[in-house]
Amino acid sequence: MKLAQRKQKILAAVIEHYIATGEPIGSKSLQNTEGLDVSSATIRNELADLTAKGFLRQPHTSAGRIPTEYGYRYYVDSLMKPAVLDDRVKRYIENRLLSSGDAPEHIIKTASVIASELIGTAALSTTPTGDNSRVHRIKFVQTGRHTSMLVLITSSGMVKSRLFRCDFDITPEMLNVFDRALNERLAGQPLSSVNRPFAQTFAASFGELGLLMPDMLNAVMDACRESLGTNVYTSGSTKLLYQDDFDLMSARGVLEFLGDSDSRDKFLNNIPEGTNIYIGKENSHILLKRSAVVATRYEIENQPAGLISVIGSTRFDYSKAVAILECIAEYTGKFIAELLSVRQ
Amino acid sequence: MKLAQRKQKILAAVIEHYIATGEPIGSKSLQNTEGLDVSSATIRNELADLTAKGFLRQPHTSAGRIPTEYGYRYYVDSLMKPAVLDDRVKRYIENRLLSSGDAPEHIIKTASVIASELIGTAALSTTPTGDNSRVHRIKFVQTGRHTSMLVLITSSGMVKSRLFRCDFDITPEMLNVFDRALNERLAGQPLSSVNRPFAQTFAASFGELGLLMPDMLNAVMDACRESLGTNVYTSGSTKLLYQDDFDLMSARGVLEFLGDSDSRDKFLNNIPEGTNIYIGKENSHILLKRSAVVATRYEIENQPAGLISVIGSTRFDYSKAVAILECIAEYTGKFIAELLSVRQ
DNA sequence: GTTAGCACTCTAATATCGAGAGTGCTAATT
DNA sequence: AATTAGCACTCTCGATATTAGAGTGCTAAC
Repeated sequence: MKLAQRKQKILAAVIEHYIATGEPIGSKSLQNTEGLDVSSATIRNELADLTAKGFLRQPHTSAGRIPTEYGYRYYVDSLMKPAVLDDRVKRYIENRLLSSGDAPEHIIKTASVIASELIGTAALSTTPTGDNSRVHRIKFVQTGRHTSMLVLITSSGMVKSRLFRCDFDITPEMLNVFDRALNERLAGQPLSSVNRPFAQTFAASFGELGLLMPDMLNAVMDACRESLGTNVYTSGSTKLLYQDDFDLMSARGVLEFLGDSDSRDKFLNNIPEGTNIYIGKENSHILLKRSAVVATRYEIENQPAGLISVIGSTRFDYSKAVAILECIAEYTGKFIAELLSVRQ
Repeated sequence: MKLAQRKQKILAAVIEHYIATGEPIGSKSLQNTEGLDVSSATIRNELADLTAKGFLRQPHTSAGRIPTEYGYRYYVDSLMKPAVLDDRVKRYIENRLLSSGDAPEHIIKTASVIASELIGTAALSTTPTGDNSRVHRIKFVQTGRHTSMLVLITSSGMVKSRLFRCDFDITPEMLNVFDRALNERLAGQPLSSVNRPFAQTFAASFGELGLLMPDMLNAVMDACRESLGTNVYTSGSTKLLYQDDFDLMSARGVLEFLGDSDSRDKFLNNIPEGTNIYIGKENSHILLKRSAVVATRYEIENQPAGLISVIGSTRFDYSKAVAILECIAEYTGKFIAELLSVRQ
């Protein structure tokens, strides 16, 4: 729906006032809006119309207006001016991410910490998906008579290690055999192909020797599965309890959502590339129906990878959140790419 | 202070009623207490006395009595009968811990999950302290041109891995030199001795070659430091928000405490062996002044190791919590000991 | 030391009231 | 046709009053 200029201006003013203060606003206060030189009666008419169209609502008959979720949606799509980030903020983000260490995981964890700090609500970040990754190399390190560590190096340069234990004494020769056979068979294969059927046929092809392999193969499968899946980092979730426009039930809902890794990961996996905003009922998950999510996918060498995301009540400074998330996402993707490229 | 039999009985009845219902109780309802055959007036006198002595208090003049923290303390020390755990609960705990995987970390994580489930509040568990651990063996695995993984095996059988990156090309010969030199120098040394002074003298003793070592030595120090420090797992912290006798402020306080790893770890490290109960102001940390902590240290081969702990409001089923925690601690210690012994 | 009786206190729930904010509608104006 | 002034109306919020009920502390008798 296209709105007349003046209606847009009034709608934006109401929403921005509400985002800033959390209070409804009425026709009289709106007269102070820059560039709006009409009487309060005229504004009242416009407000009534915007309310009838579903953009605004009144908490009760004689309060001012506040946005509906539909109103927020229109604002986010058509009215909102992208916030311009202060240079100091940009440098702050850059520095924090740069000084967070040598592992991609650390950068990504830091990303969620600063998103939470700067936007003032709960934040999430995820490691890149390993969908396209392949096995590069698998190595073994013996760590005890019955235990050994497996090191998986993927084509994208990620490294995962995994302990496993056998009931028999492990010998260097045995590990050598495992090493040669596994790498011959798996090098260059997609991580997703390292599954149970593979393990069974692989072990079977070794006859008697294959009987010694299950523990080792389980470790390989685990490592591949974990490299495929994304890790999720959460920060500042207690901040939700301090948002006064968030009733306790909604805050609980979000906290529960964050704690339930299954539905959380499912939700996150369905978020497409770029910057996405989900307001209230637009969220597919029931525990988020009263919240808003802003999520940006960062890219590694132009490939959509993991997410940086914040979550809070629908009363949200969307413009600021988008600007900060996009800045964090940009640096995160860039720094991880640099890290991985030197690893090759 | 020693209390007369009847006073003890009344005190216990008040506390147990309050723990069970969260409601104050008055002289009349107390007449129904098993084995207490006196009039309500007599009970009133006793209550007045217990209140004067500081064991009980009234939320307001005309409400019944509820325990003070001092009352809880007396109850916990002298009145509380240890709860007897149902066999099915014991088996449940055993099974959950047994089926949680091959790594000590997984057992310990599961321990906090079931503590939280069974006791219905937030739970914490920590991995064993590595205070007495020594370096057993250090190994290297090359993972890229510029990166390598270091694997640290401690005397207690714990394994930690760590990635590091150098600015120069890593060669197998170089790793061999590192490997031999490090193990020669560090095998059998306490983890705590692997610190910066050590790294400096070590690198210096290699002259020119030592200039290539800093990245590698940092990784070694990191791995040792991490093995020394304990990991902390938290479960069910959102349960705090559902405890109706916990005002929002206190719940927030505890959540904040749990999120601040520095003060949390400091607090946990100071908890001695055995089972400990801290009620309200007895807690050294200000954010816990309105909460209660029950913590049991599990033992590995008769050595005090990590903690299993629950945290909630001072209205707490202490008896049940102690029984469950001690059961979990027993199995946790036992299973980890088994795991480590076969690793040698 | 124990008990019955009773006046007293305090809370929590409910009702009543007035001020204030903001509205929608009507009629007049541009 | 759009805008505006004016006004009666509605609803919330906070303050105040009222009442029922629970539980007490105290006194005097047992």
